[in-house]
Amino acid sequence: MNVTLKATYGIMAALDLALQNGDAPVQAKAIAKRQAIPARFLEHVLNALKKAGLVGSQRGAQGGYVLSKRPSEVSLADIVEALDGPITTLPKESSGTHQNAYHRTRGSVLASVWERLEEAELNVLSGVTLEELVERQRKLEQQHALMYHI
Amino acid sequence: MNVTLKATYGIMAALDLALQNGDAPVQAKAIAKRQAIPARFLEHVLNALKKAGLVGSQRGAQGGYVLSKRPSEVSLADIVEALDGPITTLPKESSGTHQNAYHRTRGSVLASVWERLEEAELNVLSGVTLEELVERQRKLEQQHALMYHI
DNA sequence: AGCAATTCCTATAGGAATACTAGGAATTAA
DNA sequence: TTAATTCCTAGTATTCCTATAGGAATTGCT
Repeated sequence: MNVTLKATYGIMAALDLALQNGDAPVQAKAIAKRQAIPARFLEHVLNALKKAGLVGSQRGAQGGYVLSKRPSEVSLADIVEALDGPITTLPKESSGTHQNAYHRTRGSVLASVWERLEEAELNVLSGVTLEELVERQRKLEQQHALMYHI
Repeated sequence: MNVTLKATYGIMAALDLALQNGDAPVQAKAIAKRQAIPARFLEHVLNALKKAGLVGSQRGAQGGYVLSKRPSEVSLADIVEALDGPITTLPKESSGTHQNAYHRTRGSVLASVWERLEEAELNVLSGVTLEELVERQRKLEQQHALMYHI
């Protein structure tokens, strides 16, 4: 399972929301500008995050998005799965001629290797929460501020 | 980094070579038949494995391929890297409008996450050798034989 | 010498996934 | 009522993946 750019946008957007630690909703356009994400594309990303229950939304003027959980309760695995599909389960069978590595090797000696791969990936991704990213980001910004101060 | 079907073919082909534990070269067509891999596609795969130095080849009649290392010295990471490209290094920059997750997040708080992801994946893949797959495969075949015997 | 088998090289095609854009409908605060 | 905003549906361009094709180069065998 690859982490797509789309999922990365999702992480960046969620991180942005967490950084605004907000009561007031944040507009997609504002996130797009701050994070340098194509605005129209980000709408889809945020919509998917909403459908996954990770963010809430408010329509209309002064609307926007808010995190629907605390940053400590949202892992990168949650976001990636919401946007790229499940990491753990085997991909659905392809009906056409195309097959994927998992389908081809079901029940063979390779199956357990794929399982371990998925598990390892999931381990990393579920071990990082938005809260941790927020902390690291804040530290980074402090360092920047210091550098410019000196 | 995804493990493609191509790389899976490569693993299966290498495993096939290891199982023939051979002095005599094995023809691509024979491997293709045994492993149910499109023959013409397998040629490319084997050629790539050769260029990576994992297999040797003999042209002409009675030609074919042989493993150029002992099965214990070939890890799945070697094969996957030969066919899908490097796992550890960052993907090359895209010249067009498209960017990938790695390029986008270089130097950000996410960079270390991608690094850990790659490391985890590499850990699994480099921890499995062809020799181990051979052993497991042989055990599997023994069990099958037993089942049919009873 | 000639034949058949085989790898090797280059080109290409089709389909799926990915990244992105567009238009407008629905909603809502001011 | 209006302006801003999310939401829904479509469509497009590009790249990647899988696979196929034709033929050149090589080599054992008779």
